[in-house]
Amino acid sequence: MVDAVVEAAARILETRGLGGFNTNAVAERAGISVGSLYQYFPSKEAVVAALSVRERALLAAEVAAAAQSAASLSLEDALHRLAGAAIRRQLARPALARILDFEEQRLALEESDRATTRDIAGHVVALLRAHGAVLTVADLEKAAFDVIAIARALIDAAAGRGAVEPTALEGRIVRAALGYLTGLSHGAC
Amino acid sequence: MVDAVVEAAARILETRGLGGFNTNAVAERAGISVGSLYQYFPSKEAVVAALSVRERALLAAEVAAAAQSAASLSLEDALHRLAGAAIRRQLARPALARILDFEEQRLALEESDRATTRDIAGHVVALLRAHGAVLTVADLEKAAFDVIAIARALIDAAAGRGAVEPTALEGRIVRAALGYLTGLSHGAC
DNA sequence: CCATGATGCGAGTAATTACTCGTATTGCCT
DNA sequence: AGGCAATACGAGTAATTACTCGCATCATGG
Repeated sequence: MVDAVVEAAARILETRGLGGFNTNAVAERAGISVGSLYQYFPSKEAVVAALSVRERALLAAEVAAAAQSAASLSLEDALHRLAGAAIRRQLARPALARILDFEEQRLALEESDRATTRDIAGHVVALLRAHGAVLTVADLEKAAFDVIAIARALIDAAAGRGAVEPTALEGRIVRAALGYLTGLSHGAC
Repeated sequence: MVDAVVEAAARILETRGLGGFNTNAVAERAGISVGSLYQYFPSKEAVVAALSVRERALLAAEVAAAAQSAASLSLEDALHRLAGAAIRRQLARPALARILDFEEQRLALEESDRATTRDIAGHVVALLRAHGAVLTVADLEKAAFDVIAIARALIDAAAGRGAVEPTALEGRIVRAALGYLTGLSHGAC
């Protein structure tokens, strides 16, 4: 029931956007009444928050698996795995990902959600620490968040252009991330 | 009068966000009546669109100046100029920039606005063409949009973290952009 | 000082919508 | 079957808000 509402919310956000998102529409889409919806969620915001948690958890799982499989790889190969995970997730429902990225900042995030965010960043930080020798950045946490932001931006841009070739997109993300992480501020190669 | 409304809209968006943005609040903030507002703008959306045009034109001007001054520089130095321009603009009103980035996609953009967007990208494309020899990317237009997306993402991320050191941020953007533009897909340096 | 057109005003209207609550239905235990 | 608690229902309510329109005010020319 909760799941049905959350999925209905996702569909409404995808098709009608933030402006067309309302609880009546969500309840109808979920095949239940508004009254029932409010038995499971205290407010409209809570529905969006639950959806945010769900999507973030899916990303965290995919990233965790990628990090696991990338433990003994080079930095570049490891970044490829992570980029692939992010692409699979964000490209599965690009419109939804974009809206949630925008809203998440404003939502009163529960601790559980914030912990998931830390989880995702934590995997990236661990990977960076493992390859610390080749990095030209000092603050690994900041670098992790920035790399995630770069990946999101490039996936968004690709999705906005239409048809996406995931392998090429993966390469673009890795190149940008490697430049960020290992590039020299001033000087040739 | 038009300018007062547009600036009031900017302030409301910054302080109350998309959800708290309504024409009554904008009119009050602008020091005029709702009726007067609707003499100058046909709809609420038109106010946001006008604001979007204004902000985009400011960015275009700054980018044009930067591109001008970077005409004879190396790719890296030219990217520094462009990044600096983007940072000055987007960091001046980060919350506003973020909201407009999100809304612009959805807005029925007038031709004038779309032309400005093409202008900005055009400057980047021209710069890339001038340094085509060192690039490892083929599609310059796509690359330009992607580099812009990277810059936006890193500026947003920095703004979200709080206090920003513009010079360091500029360096991060340039490193990521250079990696994207000149990095090799597989292989060391 | 008046006439007239343009500009400004803001209470009002109709539509939307988050959320409630009294009633109906269901499922379970004896 | 009967009683009862839990769940589901959806019409209704109060608040918000995009936009209108009849009136007031102002500016200009004679």
